[in-house]
Amino acid sequence: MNDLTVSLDPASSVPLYEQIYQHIKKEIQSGGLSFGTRLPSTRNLAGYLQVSRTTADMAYSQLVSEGYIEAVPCRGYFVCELEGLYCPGTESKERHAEKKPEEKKYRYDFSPSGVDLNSFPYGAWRKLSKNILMADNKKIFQLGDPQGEYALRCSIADYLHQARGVLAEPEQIVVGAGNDFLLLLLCSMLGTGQKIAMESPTYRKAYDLLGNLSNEIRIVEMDEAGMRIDSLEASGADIAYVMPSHQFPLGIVMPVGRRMQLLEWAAKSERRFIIEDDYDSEFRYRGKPIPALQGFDRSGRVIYIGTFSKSIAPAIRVSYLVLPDRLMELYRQRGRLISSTVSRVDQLLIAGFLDDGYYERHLNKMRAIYKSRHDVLLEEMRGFQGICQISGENAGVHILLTFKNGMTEQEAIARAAKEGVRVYGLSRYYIGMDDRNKTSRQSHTVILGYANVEEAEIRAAAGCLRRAWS
Amino acid sequence: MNDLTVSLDPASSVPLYEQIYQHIKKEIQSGGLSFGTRLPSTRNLAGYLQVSRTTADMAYSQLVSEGYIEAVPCRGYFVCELEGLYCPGTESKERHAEKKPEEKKYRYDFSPSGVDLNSFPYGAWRKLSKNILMADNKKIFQLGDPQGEYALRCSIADYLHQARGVLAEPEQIVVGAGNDFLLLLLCSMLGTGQKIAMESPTYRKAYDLLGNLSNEIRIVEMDEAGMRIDSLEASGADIAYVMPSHQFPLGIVMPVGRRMQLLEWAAKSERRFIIEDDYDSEFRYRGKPIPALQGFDRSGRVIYIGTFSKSIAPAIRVSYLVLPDRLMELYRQRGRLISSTVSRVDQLLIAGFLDDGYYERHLNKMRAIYKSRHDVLLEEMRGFQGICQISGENAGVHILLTFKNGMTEQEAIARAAKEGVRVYGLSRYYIGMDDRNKTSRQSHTVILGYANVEEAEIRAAAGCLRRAWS
DNA sequence: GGGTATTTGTCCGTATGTATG
DNA sequence: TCATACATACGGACAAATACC
Repeated sequence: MNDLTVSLDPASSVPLYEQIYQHIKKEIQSGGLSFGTRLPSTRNLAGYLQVSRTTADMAYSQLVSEGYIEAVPCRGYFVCELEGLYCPGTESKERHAEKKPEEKKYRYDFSPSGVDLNSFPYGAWRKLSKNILMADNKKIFQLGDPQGEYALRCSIADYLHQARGVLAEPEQIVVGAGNDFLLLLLCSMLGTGQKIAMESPTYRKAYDLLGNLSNEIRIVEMDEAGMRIDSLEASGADIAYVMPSHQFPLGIVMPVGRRMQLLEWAAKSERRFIIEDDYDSEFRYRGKPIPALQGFDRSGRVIYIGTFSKSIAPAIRVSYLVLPDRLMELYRQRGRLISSTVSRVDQLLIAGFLDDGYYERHLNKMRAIYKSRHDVLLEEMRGFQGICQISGENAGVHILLTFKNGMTEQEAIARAAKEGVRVYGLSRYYIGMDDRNKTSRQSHTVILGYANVEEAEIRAAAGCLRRAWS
Repeated sequence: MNDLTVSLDPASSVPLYEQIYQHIKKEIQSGGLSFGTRLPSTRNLAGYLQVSRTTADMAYSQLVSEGYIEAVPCRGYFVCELEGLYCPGTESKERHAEKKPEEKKYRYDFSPSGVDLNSFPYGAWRKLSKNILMADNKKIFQLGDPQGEYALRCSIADYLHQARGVLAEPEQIVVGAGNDFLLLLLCSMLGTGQKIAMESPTYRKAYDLLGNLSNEIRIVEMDEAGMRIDSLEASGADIAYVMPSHQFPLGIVMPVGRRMQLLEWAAKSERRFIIEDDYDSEFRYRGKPIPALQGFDRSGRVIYIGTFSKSIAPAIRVSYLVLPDRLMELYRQRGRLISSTVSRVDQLLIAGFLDDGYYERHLNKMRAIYKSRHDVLLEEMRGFQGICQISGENAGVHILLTFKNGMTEQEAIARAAKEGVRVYGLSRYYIGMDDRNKTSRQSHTVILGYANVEEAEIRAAAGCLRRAWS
């Protein structure tokens, strides 16, 4: 495809198809597109420009009718000869001062927090939003339930039951604006000074958050099955923060045996609870999905926390807690003091998104996309097997590379950066100051998140990384 | 060919390709089509179903994109493994029983937290919402600034400067999902165990919230000018929670002299801060609006908190803090850990609402409406001057009636209820257990909020109240 | 066993119906 | 009513795999 980097302005008064038409006409007149050149198909152009095919059609038809291009059925559109065409001088219009896009230092960015938004069902989202704003106006602008819209809680309960094996009544579910807020809410319910066990490395934000809220964080050792129970027991903690489905950042999936031990630990004291952060559970590529810890819990010790930020879009600030019965009284006393932090419109929107099957489709679609990228990345990384080891590749949207040739994390990052590829170090996720933790893994491992890197980009980036690291 | 005896309905509103897609998906989920099975070619299927090949194509590509089947060029479509796919049960989803809306026992409800939504500019809101969802899709679904969209903070800064005399740079403003959340955030920033001075009566929710967050609440005496400085000084508190523009529920407007004393108090120690809840400041009916306390603050001790919940609609969960410089460092360390709790769509929506002048128009409209109701209510209440005294009538959207004839709050409420009118007692807003506070005012005063009662209703309700209380 | 006809996924331009303002 | 834009549906052209003579 040629230089069809049209910058369309949907808000402009000049129609979309006109903008496209003008741009291509100029390209042809200036010689950027020469005789015989095949233009992108209407489908391609529409997909690339994020407009309807008809819009691309209209632009092309206008060019056809003016003799700039020719339509060959089943083959494509081709640029005509300009002979005899009246081409008014392309007055050298001064380009407006180009908005400086923040300089992209990196060609490829393997951010572990990336999310692909190209496949987001914008149309469905708009439609749902519109429908909600059209009907029931009065109601949705009145204050809603602090716990969240009942309809949404029902939808979440159904989803969690079917997809995650979580047993939850809508009455146990608390909807809130993001995991961060829900953790804050939880802490304000449980009171300060809790002794919370966390793994290292772990989800840094949760650590900073929980730690800042006057809790005592006890770092617990982990092995290949996740948090070690003996170390947990020894830590004296009452609350264990874990990610059994897919530990971040190591990607460990806690096996069933360890899960049972963890639940046994919790059942030993009235004060003990498990915070199950079901981060990234939606995406796994091997074997059957393991139901959430919460589904095995018989003694009401698991506080389940899930979010739509990763599975729908980061800006969707909707997360949910599933509280065990024994915490519901506490929630009613303290938690309900805080009015719902999610607008009713958004809540009903997501309820509709779930109920109408859009979420199912979107999840499966994203899983397919991420799996392709996952497979491509693993295939490309196979070339590195001599110098590094791959781990965390069974689930989630990132993998870990641990260098066996002594290359440090910083060096790997720096060398990749020189080739235009951004990778991330593992060490930033280690918590606590314990120097014994400075293992080789910590200082020789990088993270590659592939959620927002397309397959072709992955292949290209892999080439860069080969140059960088060999 | 398997059991693909689809019965297509060309007249249905659901598209042909969708019908085919749904049917095959169910067939795969139920096991009727198992892993590896080859599906009929698009031509065969199209011929069999008497539809175009493109239609069959579209059905198949959707199944491919969601990972149900795989396309092998020149060979056919094959069913994939279902592992990891989210397949909601095909069984008819048991709808959770909808919660019964509580029956309306009252003909007229003078709720102090009422808001009139009849004049809400639904059209403008929809239009803004649509425009935001149309343009810039990719951007607004990415994670935004934890502090809030810069555009919105600018809009708020402008508004606060012009309307409230608040001096704030956008950098000092923190946007969050409701006052409750912002108070929670503030507490988590300041740390637990703060000694906070509050008035009695006060905004109950703030008391419960601050009290539950392991703070020590010191109850401070008040006079007709609001919080008494000597009592505040004696309380030993470091933080004073006040509502200078319009104290809830008493409706006291703090005069300038007292404001200065309050600021002087705060300036005496590095640890002291004032939380200025500018609740209801938008609505006042007599005299010039007094600028916010924050505008007089020269020593950076005022934490200003405002909201759109009251002035736009209760379900609009958007509030904002204006932090003094000395707290910004603390915010950057701790507060920014929590991602924005308001969706970017909503933030940009409100920014547009402010920038395009809708907010100004809406405020003026509502002020006019509320003032009419206020005047009507006062006029009607003149008939009660023998038995009760009116107060708090200079601002806000409620007034207080204190009975001089010995009638207790409970009795007044009960007698009004018998006539179908709901009024509210003042005593619920008194905090602390101090029996000396059980003054006559406390136990003989009712609140009448008129925001959500139309003029005609006010007149009618006044008649009922006359019958009830005479 | 090698050439040819057929089948297949894929891509193409096109036409029509339908919301929206 | 008209312009714009999108969703749906149609049938032909092509290259590669496959089946058949």
